[in-house]
Amino acid sequence: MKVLIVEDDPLHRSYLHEAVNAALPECDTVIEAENGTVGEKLARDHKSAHIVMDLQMAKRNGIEAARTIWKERPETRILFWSNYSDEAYVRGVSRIVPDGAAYGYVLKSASDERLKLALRSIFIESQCVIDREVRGLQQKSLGQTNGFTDSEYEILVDIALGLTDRAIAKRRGLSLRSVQNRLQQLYDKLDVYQSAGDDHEDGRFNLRARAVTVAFLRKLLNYSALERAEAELQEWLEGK
Amino acid sequence: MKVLIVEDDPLHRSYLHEAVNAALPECDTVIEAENGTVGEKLARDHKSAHIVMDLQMAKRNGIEAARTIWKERPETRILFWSNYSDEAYVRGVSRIVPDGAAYGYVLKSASDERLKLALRSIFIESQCVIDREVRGLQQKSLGQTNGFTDSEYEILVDIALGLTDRAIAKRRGLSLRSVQNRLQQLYDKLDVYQSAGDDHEDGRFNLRARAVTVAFLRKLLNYSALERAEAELQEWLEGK
DNA sequence: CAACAAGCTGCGGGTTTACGCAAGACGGCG
DNA sequence: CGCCGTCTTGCGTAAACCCGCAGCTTGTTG
Repeated sequence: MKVLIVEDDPLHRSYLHEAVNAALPECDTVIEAENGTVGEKLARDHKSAHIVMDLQMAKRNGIEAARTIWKERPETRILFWSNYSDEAYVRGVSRIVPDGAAYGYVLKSASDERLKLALRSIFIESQCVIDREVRGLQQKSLGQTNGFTDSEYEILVDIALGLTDRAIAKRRGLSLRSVQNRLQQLYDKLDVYQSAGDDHEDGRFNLRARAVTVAFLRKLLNYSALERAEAELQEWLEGK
Repeated sequence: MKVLIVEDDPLHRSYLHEAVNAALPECDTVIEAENGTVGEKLARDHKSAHIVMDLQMAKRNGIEAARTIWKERPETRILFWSNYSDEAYVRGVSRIVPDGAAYGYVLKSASDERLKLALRSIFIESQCVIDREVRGLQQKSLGQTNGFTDSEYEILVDIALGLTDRAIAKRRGLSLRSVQNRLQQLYDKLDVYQSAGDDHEDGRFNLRARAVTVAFLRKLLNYSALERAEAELQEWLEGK
């Protein structure tokens, strides 16, 4: 069995290497990549079926890499190993995981034991292992309760990118008014009105900008999500 | 000599511990803290004069911690050891370093050698050591060339927080029109008009929101900067 | 001191946002 | 089928935003 490690921090990489060796005696080869681009290439060359992937990498992040890898070989098993449990990451991952694929999401703060267990469960037993903290987010995020609908999330991203109402309407195939309706919904859920009306005349917020910030502070958005969205936007702009 | 290490990743922490031992034989005690809050407390209790500090920590980030530490004892020597060289961090650090203080900024990607050298230079020789990559940013950022003025940066933060023009005017003691002038300057420098006018009628951006995003993508802003700004805003709102 | 650049301010107007109101469209469900 | 909730769309309005124009206050420089 071969395992590919994609992780840009050398310390973490060697830690992972050791953990894999310890947890998987049946593994005879470990390959390492220091960013997403190299990771994709190695995965392709070696036809890797077992990958441990960091999410936040400078060059090309884990979600991008995982997406192209899964596109080529959907049965690949990937364990995401991340520092954070931002809702943006969780949402990003669940967006790209193929039907029935075995994958995992473990936080770097987890114990050695937990990491090793996850490695065995996913790579040997083909089970999904999601860190309980992440799991909580997932439920909230994807279930409708308290979470955001896809359309709400979509429009959040659109205003975060800085599109006008009109541009959003065109992009999403909606009328101007519908876009604005969704915006209102979003403002509502993000509770942007908070101190807006407290001392009238005074501390009013610019709802649109405020919504983006609040989403950021709540980890609904993060750098990597923005980066991806921006890339998609540029792509769309090309295609007129 | 005593050295305090403030770093939330256990792996990095023990790596630092070893590096300190290797580089500074005259150091007899090493203390560790796993976040900013604990770091502040230990620094106070031990009257630490030599600190190695991570910037990005979940609980209370390095800039906050360094600020209060320096406020209490400005002669403290601090080596910032960070993953990133975001302009937001660089700016944040240079904002809080006291006159004539010895400090350093080394990236985690630097070699062992570089780290050890920096440790000796700062703690023994009282010299400032700034990673060359960071140095570049600093020049650009604080020198006027190509960089942003304080007032431009200020207004960038204000719109990022989601304040209205009127609110900004009140907060900064300016007229409405002046605020808008500064906004125009900002839009100009951030080059927000880029594809705005390309296919007229169509892909227009909302300048205000776009400016924030562009700043984010350029690392002019980041989570930690937003977080700090939000805290300051809340404080200001309290004080009416 | 005159001259000039840089920043603040008011005025005016064109555009974009935010949102109430109300009229369809669509899909369950009794 | 008729009732109801959710989603979409158009109309209209008040507010906010973007910005050109022009008069003022500064600080700088020859």
